[in-house]
Amino acid sequence: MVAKSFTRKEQIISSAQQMFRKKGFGASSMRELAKEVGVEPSSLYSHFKSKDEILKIICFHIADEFFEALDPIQNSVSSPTEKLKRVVTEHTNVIMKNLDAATVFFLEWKHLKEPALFEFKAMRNRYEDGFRQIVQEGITLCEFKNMDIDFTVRLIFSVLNGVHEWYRKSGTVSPDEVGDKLSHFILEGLSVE
Amino acid sequence: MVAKSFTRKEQIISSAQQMFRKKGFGASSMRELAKEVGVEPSSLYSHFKSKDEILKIICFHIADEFFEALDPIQNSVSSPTEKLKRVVTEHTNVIMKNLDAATVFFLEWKHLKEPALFEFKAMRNRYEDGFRQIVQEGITLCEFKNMDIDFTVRLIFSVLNGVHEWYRKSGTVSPDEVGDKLSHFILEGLSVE
DNA sequence: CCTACCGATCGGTAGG
DNA sequence: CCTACCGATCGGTAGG
Repeated sequence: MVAKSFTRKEQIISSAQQMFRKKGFGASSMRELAKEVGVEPSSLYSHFKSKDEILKIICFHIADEFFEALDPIQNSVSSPTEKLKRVVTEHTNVIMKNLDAATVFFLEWKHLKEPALFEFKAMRNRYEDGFRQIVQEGITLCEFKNMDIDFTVRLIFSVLNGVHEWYRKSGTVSPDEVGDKLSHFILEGLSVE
Repeated sequence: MVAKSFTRKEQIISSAQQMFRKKGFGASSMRELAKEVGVEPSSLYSHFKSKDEILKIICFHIADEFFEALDPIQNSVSSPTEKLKRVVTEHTNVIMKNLDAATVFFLEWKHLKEPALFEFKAMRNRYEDGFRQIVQEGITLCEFKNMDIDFTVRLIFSVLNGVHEWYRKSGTVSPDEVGDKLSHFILEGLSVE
């Protein structure tokens, strides 16, 4: 087994993900980030133009991962129920595999500066559209209850995106189980029968 | 109808709630807050000892509201299903009636300084215990599926606490409807049958 | 990747 | 509630 070697740039991003998650973007400083990495503060600027650029890279990397998970499912021929199960599992896997970055994605995106902020919102909207399509299809085929689609998708995302708040890698539940349980809750709820 | 008059202290807290929500605690400055209120920055310190104290007041005020909603339900004699419906409605009402403050509560509590931070976590845990009791009771009485209690409560809170992210006072859904729909989703899920 | 440094802004205090 | 001000820290740049 060959040990993976990290470039300095990757080291900085990795440390930034941890720090932005733990302290928030606004309360994180380039000086402290530099100390964490083991270089002088000004050296960070030979890898990144600004603090904002680091946030941008983190957020858009996670966005890419979400789309890579969604795309093949959208283009598949399964039933809406099957599609939903798969996309729930894949989406939560992205979160669980990138806990630091995903948490930054969910909590710190609003600090993105303006060209990036607009682009971010547009991407997020496109992603949510994928979920809306699946829900719409499920309603049309009478697999899902006839609820308001926007509302339904918001509830689904509440459940999915809450994962970053409670999931710990050391926990007793395996990542595979988490996806199954979330799907089951979303589809069947809490009540018996 | 008599117009409600606000003390300066209340004005400051109200502005702080909006600002902390919009920009985050770390990116909000006392200078900007003072400008918003219409006083000199140093004048804020005759009402509050520190920026941290303002955050503390906001977070613990909302915590009080949540407990005031939970207590009478916990001590009532309804079925677990009824209790859950009521607590879901009350909890989401607290969020919807205090959108700015509730958002700060959910997103910025981690910036509380240490004696307050510890106290905050303890309160939150007590509150979650109330939910755990209801779920436990529901499982015992065979009204709820026999799922892991901690996991179930986390999913419930994911749905409830997601409300602050999408609810807008200008929306088409009335606050009363929101509670009903959330309860229904939590209890019955998305699937038909 | 470092040394040296910039102007701006921060939370907060003294004293009235 | 204001004037005046503190030391600390911020993101970032010049130049090598």
